[in-house]
Amino acid sequence: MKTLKVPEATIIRLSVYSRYLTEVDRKGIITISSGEIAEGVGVSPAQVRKDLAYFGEFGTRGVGYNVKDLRQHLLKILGLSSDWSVALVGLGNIGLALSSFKGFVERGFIITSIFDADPSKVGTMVGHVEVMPVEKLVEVVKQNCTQIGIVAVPASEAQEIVDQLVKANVKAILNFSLMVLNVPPEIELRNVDLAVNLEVLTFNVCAQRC
Amino acid sequence: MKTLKVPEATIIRLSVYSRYLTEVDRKGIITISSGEIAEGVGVSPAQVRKDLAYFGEFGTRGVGYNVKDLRQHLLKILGLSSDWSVALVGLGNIGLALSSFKGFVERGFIITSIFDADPSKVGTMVGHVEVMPVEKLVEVVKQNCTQIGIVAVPASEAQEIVDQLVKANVKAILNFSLMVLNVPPEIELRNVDLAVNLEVLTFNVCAQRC
DNA sequence: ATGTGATAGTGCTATAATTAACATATCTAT
DNA sequence: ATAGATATGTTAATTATAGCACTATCACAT
Repeated sequence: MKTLKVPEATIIRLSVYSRYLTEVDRKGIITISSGEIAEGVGVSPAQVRKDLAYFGEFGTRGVGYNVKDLRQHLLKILGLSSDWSVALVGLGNIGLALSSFKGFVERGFIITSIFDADPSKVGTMVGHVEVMPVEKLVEVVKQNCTQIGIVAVPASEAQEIVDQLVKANVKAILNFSLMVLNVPPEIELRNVDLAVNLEVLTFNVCAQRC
Repeated sequence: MKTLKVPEATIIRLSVYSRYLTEVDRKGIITISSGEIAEGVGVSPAQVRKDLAYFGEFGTRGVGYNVKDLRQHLLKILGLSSDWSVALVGLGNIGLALSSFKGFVERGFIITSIFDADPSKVGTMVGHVEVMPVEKLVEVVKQNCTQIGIVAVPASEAQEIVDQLVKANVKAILNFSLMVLNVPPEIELRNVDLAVNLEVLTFNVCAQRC
């Protein structure tokens, strides 16, 4: 790959741009400028152009960007040109919410298997997917060639589950448990920490006053 | 406050440190070094010390940090020395998951009111809280002196809800909707974008191969 | 054709954040 | 007491990120 290193912040913004463009495209708008994108998503125009520049030239000077084109390019860059098979582990509150989260399907993330340790949940249907026991995780995930695992189990079980996912050859893991996890370096891992988000807020609220 | 500007990344890490210390404290460990904290949460020891240095001197040279002490300090810094009243708006999948999320209560975030537009949900109980119609939002949130609002409604309604929350004098808003929201500058706003997290993963997975 | 306005692309500058290195302080053992 | 080991706090250096200003290019009107 020619792009030596792209900041993660850029990737996050590209994702936001692409979703914004989906919205703009739906309105039938053909062309858009970096300034308009910037306005729409709350960043600076220079930032938009800089982010895009990591990956090539997508616009025409004096004009702007073709909405459909740029959107397609961004989706391609983000690896969203085809669907992804996702395995969801843990059907507690968070897991259940994620299982029916529209935002995933819209972007091509298809939950193809769901696992839970609780025998009373095993066998029930969530959408079109039957909940399976965690013992079957490695087998099923391998069989489906699932590349992404979502971990939404209690902290105490998280590492165990992650090890299983790695054994099942997933490439990436999204972790909702409040646990620091160890994975081989070639596996992509991201942690989503809901409480931390609130705590950044409380810190800032306090900082304003103090 | 003497600390001119603290990076947000530092705040996030402080939050992680503090939770790790809670865990360590539970094991009865009295003293801990920056290296051990670093090891435990996956950052560098220098980073830990630098982060703490923004707020003062909490350790003793040659020894390390007192676990209980440091934990208390961090909680204080993060504004968690007392509970926060939180209003949850939107009781869809995400809202429901958040309503029973243990991670919030553990850190002192108490959901004191829940609102939804769906009449069939209004009046039902979620834990000890009765779901109320959004029309009552401003009144109830004001009355409770609630300072934090969590928005988990569809994108189309998000701005409307945020405006209501602002009118009800909340200080901070955590937004789960996929919408760019406008708030007055004095209101703290954070967006949690679940799909983006997956997309950072897919980008990285693709980047490895390409 | 040609000039004018608009906007993408890009190199440079400034700012921020992380890493590394070092000096300082504490405890322990002799 | 004092030396040595250890780990903090802090300063310096490196790296990364964002912002700005300039240049090149295109479309359109004259």
